[in-house]
Amino acid sequence: MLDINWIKANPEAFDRALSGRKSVPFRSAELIALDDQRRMVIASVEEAQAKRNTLSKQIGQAKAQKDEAKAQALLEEVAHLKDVVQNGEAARKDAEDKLRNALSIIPNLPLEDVPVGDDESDNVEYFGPNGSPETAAKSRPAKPTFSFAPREHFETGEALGMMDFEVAAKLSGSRFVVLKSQLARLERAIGQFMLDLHVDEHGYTEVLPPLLVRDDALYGTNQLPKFEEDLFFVPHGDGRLALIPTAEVPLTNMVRESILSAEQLPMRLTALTPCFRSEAGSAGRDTRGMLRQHQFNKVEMVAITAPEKSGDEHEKMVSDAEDVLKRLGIHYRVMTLSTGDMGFGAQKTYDLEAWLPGQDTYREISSVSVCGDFQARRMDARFRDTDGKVRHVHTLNGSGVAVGRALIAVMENYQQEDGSVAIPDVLQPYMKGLKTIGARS
RNA sequence: GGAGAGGUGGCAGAGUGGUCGAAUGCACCGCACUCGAAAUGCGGCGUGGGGGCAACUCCACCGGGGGUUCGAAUCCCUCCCUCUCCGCCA
Repeated sequence: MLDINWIKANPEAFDRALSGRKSVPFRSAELIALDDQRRMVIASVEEAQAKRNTLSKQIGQAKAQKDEAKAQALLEEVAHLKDVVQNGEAARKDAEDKLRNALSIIPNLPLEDVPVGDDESDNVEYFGPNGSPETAAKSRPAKPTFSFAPREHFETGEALGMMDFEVAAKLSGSRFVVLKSQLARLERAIGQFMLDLHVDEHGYTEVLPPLLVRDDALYGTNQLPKFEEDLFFVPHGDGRLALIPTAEVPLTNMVRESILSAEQLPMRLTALTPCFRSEAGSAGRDTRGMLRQHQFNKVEMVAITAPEKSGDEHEKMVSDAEDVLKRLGIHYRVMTLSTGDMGFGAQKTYDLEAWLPGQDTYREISSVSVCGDFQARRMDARFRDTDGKVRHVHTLNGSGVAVGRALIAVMENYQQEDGSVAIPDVLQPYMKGLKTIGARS
């Protein structure tokens, strides 16, 4: 959620910043009009309240002095104000709701250095701070070469008898998968490896959060009110709870409605959780294999920082995610998303795209975003800075990385001609030393 | 699931219809005393919003929402949460 006062002070900057965004429902002038209306209503209702308070106080004093006649006279004078105040309060709530509802569907403002564009074709490859194609190539795993035609992950998985979409469909329908045997273990190994890496070496605190959350939490991280159709809900009492679409929701909302001390920042959190997405609107996209599922595992990183630190933290978080792919030995590239391809709440986003030789293309395996105070304002998450001033925190989130997609990447990059899959060195300790899946031993 | 108790400022804890935004204690921040510190004394010490250049002033907030009333922390309804006991359960 953006700050109406800022919009008011910078209407041209607001309109210009959002010109590259898709589907911006309001321009600054409309929002300012809603705010003016709100202030007008507030001024009039508060005037009535002040008058009522004064007279009521006098009634109290009159009664204390046993001056019933005076009290009665005052009572008659104030009687009509009751309706005025009640109507005014209703009007005030209405005006405030209108403004908040409008603001809550305005996307975040892209940072200055975000490339302006319509969609993913305008994304720009990123080589790191002060980086170049040469330095990136040197520090990242090289693209693998094959002496045979590389297969897609589901071909390998099904041939091994360890990846079963048909059984999953019997249980749950399309967009689910059953993994078995060593492939199930490999998925588990990848998750453990990544979580350990972030906790032991990157400074994150491990969290095991609830997988079901309230609407309030979803509102805080922007899933509501605009993206309700992407979520799964379960009935609960008279209401409902949502299955988390990403651990970003519980992790980020841990600081909601609180005032942190400066020493608590930066707060770095990580979790390995299942994620649930209805993938409404994705019908027909990536229907083969386990690239796009209703349920998948993901290691999520979240950081809560002071406003001055969020830019640096963003770079750190990307490099933390990159470290996963480097250690797994998976070739990848980093893209800075263009204004047209960025998510609703992001100021700036880097995507990590892993090389999938079976598909002969790069696919998103991680997305790392800095949100500024956009979510903090929705959650009312603040901190007391060193001057004692209370300000909104900045929030960041990134996948570090998607486990299911990392499994795909390993299967495609480490596949061998005989249909077996070599296990990256760093995962072998998590596989009881196993070096290859599907090999005759 | 059943029965009961309770949610008040950073914490503890008063307050059951009328100068209560809220006593008191602790914590914290200034100042005084001190060579310094402790102790002591004095003062300050919540959040959000409206108006104002400002000094300042007004409104709202005692778990959330709604209601009764001229007036609600206080009464009523409802939801959420915490605790105790019983039952059930991985």
